[in-house]
Amino acid sequence: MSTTPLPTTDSTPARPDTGTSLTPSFSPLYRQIKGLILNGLRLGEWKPGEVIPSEMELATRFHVSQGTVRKAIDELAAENLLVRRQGKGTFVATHAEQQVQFRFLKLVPDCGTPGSEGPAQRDIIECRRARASADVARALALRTGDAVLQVRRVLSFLGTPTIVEDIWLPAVAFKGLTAERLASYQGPTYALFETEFNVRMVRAEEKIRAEPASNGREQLLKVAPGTPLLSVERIAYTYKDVPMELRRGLYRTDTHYYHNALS
Amino acid sequence: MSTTPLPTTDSTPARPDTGTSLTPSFSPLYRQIKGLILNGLRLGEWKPGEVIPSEMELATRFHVSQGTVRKAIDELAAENLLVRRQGKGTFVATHAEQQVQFRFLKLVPDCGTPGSEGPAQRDIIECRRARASADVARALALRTGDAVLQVRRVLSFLGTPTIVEDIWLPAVAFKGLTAERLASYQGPTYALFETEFNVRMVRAEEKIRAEPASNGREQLLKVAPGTPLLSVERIAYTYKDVPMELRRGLYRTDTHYYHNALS
DNA sequence: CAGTGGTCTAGACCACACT
DNA sequence: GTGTGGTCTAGACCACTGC
Repeated sequence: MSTTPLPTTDSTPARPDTGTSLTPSFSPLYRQIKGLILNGLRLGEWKPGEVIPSEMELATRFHVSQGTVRKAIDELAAENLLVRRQGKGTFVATHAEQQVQFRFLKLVPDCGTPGSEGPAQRDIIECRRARASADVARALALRTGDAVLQVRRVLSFLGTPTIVEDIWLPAVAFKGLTAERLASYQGPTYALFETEFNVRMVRAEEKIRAEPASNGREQLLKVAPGTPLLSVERIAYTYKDVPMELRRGLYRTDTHYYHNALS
Repeated sequence: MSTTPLPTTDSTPARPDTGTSLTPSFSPLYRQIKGLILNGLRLGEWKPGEVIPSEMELATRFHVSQGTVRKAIDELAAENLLVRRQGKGTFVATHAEQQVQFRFLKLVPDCGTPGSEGPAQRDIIECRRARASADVARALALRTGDAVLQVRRVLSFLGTPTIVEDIWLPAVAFKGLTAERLASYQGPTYALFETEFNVRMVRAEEKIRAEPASNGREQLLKVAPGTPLLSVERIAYTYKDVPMELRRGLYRTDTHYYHNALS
């Protein structure tokens, strides 16, 4: 437990205004509490995998009832930022120690379940500093020419190269990332980002297309040129919707498929 | 308001057992209430677009507090089965009268927003009775050879044919569906299923691959043979996870992309 | 105005995990 | 046993809708 509470810690949240302002129109107490907890997460008061204070403790700290804290945590848990465990406490979500090894990878084998093929073999093709092109800069909310790290790697399942992807990261936030570091780390890349660079990916958006293999990708994936591949462009965001990664992947879909649940 | 309450209506839910049974281990009251409401939806006590009784009314009907009903409705709303509207009531979700025309269609134009291209032009290529093949039967939980309806259609945006899809439906549930009926109906196909056949699609799963245009699909989409296309196989479910539709679509992704949000 | 969902509280009790 | 989250209740009040 932190003995030096943050400035946000003991602030008494303002009671919701009576709706005289027009634009936000109304902001319930529990949303303000949610914001305060979010700040704690963003500022690293509690790190991925750690417990946050109990509901009662947060309630007295914020001068609200337990039920209000509960509703705030409910929303954060629904967004996968927190994980509740009955009898133990509420924990900051993490990409490590998750039952699902790749939370954001929706490619599953035709036969078997996600992960039934064992851990993917990852080969780092390259990892170098570069300057952001116009579209990379736009995706990462940088300016054209800003320093970025560019990684290319191949993922193989059961010995078959299945995914080749290029990853762009803002160099400022990922100083010291090397191919060796990437290759030697066991576990999800996003878990490495958490522990080594204090960057937690919270959500992502993907744009999916079909495109023919070309530009040397066909060799990396060992398919004929022109073979249709899934093109998956992903932008991953940290807290507060800050984009921190651009990823362009090409997936073979002859033995795997991209799975999506609609509701 | 129904003057003839269903059998489920006035049943007093059993208090949660103390966990002596092992497998379900525990079933909180609000989940039982959720089940009762779900039954009402499934049995058509309230139809898509209609209001359901107020929280207070349901609370007295089920002999629980308003808060318990509220939590049950919360979950149903989170699953998009119900829609809450402050000051008006809680409504059964519907595919018609939705701001989003195609809730399950994740294909969006490169330029503009979903729906910015106006309504899609739909051309029914064919609609005929057939016998379920082995894989169609498995997807629809039928037996091989059972009667199904098979529809093929093309969707065009701004005059460009973009999607060709084959749809399989259990013939028993969709008696009387014809190409004319499909062609003349304005609005989402799933809305037609609701009003005409009392089938409400609640969720769906998609398997996505990249594959080359062939088998005459290239002519329907006006692309060269071998052009990579997105292959989207969808199974749509009604209440209680009953599969009611198999859909195999091929999407052109030169001017559109499949959008997916991960969290 | 009355009726609806939405918020907030306070308190009781239960299920679960650790010790 | 103690502490955690999870459930259930009852009541007060607020915000929105429509009469």
